Amino acid sequence: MKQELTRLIQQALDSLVEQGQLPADIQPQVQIDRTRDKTHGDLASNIALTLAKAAKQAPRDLATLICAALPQADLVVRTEIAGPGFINFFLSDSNNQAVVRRILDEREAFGRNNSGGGQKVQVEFVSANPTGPLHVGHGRGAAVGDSLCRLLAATGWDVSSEFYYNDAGAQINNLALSVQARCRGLGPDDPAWPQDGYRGDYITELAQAYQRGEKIDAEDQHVTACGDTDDVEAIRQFAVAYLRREQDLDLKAFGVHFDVYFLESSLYLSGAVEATVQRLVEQGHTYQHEGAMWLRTTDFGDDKDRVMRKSDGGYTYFLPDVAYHQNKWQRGFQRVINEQGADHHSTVTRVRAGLQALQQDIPQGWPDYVLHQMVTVMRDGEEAKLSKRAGSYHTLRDLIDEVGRDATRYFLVARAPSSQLTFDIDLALSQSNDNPVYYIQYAHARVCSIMRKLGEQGWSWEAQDAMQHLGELGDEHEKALLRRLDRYPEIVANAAANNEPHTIATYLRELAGDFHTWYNASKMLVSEQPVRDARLALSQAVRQVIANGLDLLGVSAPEVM
RNA sequence: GGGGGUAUAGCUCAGCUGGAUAGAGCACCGGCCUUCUAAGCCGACGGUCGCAGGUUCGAAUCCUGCUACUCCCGCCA
Repeated sequence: MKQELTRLIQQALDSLVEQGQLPADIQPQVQIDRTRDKTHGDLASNIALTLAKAAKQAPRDLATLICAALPQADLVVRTEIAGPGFINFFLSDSNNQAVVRRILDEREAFGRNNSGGGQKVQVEFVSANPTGPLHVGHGRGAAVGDSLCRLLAATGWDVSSEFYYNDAGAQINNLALSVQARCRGLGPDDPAWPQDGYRGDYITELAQAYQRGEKIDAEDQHVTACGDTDDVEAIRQFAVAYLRREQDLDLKAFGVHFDVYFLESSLYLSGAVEATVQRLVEQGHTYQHEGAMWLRTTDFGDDKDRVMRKSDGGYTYFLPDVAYHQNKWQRGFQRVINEQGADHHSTVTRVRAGLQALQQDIPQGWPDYVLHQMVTVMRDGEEAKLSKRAGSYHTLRDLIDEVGRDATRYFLVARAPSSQLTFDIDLALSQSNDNPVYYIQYAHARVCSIMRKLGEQGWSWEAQDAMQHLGELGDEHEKALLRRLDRYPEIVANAAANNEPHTIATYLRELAGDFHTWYNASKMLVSEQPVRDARLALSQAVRQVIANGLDLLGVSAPEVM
């Protein structure tokens, strides 16, 4: 549509140049935008404004000239010059109604595109270490990351979701010691309790399971406890598997799936870390200082150099991070998106710098990062921080159990990741128009309800027949809905291109609003069949788009509420 | 001190990559269920887009400088 109009304007400009009404050396950038206000028509161009100076004419005069020179076209009913010199295009009703046919035709595919062209993309998210249950912050990562995967898949990318974790570092050792202490009947307040041990009640449950000799099957870990309290290594393996399984259950309850679980320890086992060190040394960006080996990350935009090998011979976490991302690159992911909490933002520059130092033609801005800000959980107007089980923070499971999967996912994905999020439990629980999740789902259920009612009335509806009567759609509410539906594919494309799943949530809220308004203003099940057919077609189109959009957010679209 | 993020209605937030009169929801006030689901609708109220400059036909949006809040700044991950 925009292309068509662009072509028309281009032709008009060409003919004006030919007639000498415009200088031959102008370089027009024809831009067509959707209008924000329907009184401005359907589409608008600012071409006269941008060209006014070069053409040495007042914008409105120039707009008049361009309009007069526009070739005839069926889809344009009329044009109008407005404001400082915009050209507004009013498209034909039949053109605007065509979106309904397209939606009912394409169904689940409506809004999808193939801009990814089957290229590989990896989305890494959550990546929680197995030291405890997932908390609300991980939940935000899961909601945003999973929705991103769905968006990318919907736009033609070959998506792989990945969960990276450390199963062998100091934190894990700490975890094993905490479990061992519990096995020995110690509590966090005992003098013999490990320094910085994990204090949550789940450690006790873990210790009991270990002593019972429980068998654990996590997505990527399978361990049977030997029950030996002295065997710290056995405890470590068991604890990792146990907590991974816990997290799996959290993720499953949340409807989030991962294709790959990647262990930090595997980078050591495979020699990847050592190889990365070698490469960095060979490329000459390292130096020794005070017994440690440093990488000159300041050569690549960091504000200070970083230690990569400690004076005790061990590596800092920075190095496996670089090795890990080098591994991603070697796996052929030219696009990688890392979804993380913003408290890790300092690793962004560091990892990119490390990758540049490898000098392996990895693009400078690679990989992409989506960083989400903190989540605060509110209840009764107060911050709800404590979870007894986890010992400190609010767990994702608590939230899902309390407000349900759909509401949890919606609220965690509905805001721009860059803005801090206040999760209002009371709002998420409310079964009223306060609650946007139900507001959107209700619109979907309403359409389903109408269709059920149709049968009860002894009527039927066939898409094919209904398509003949789309001309019946024409009141203001219906036009607003048609406009809104028409935008959906663009919304999806932009959300995927910019890593912004929250825009889908915003859109659905607006679409549902348009629908509810229309529903209250007009009756769908009227006796006059052509009108009824047309309205049901529009309703079905709305239902389809809501279902498609909710799916991108991982939220269900119930038929009955 | 250095860096990231944020600042829009009383509250929670959008704002389609620079467009026309800045939008929703909540809260508050007033209306709408003998008719397809009232988890809904309609109306009213509510703004110096943090402050000051700059860029241009045009700025909430881009640039610079301030201010406030927040996160990070370890040979921890």
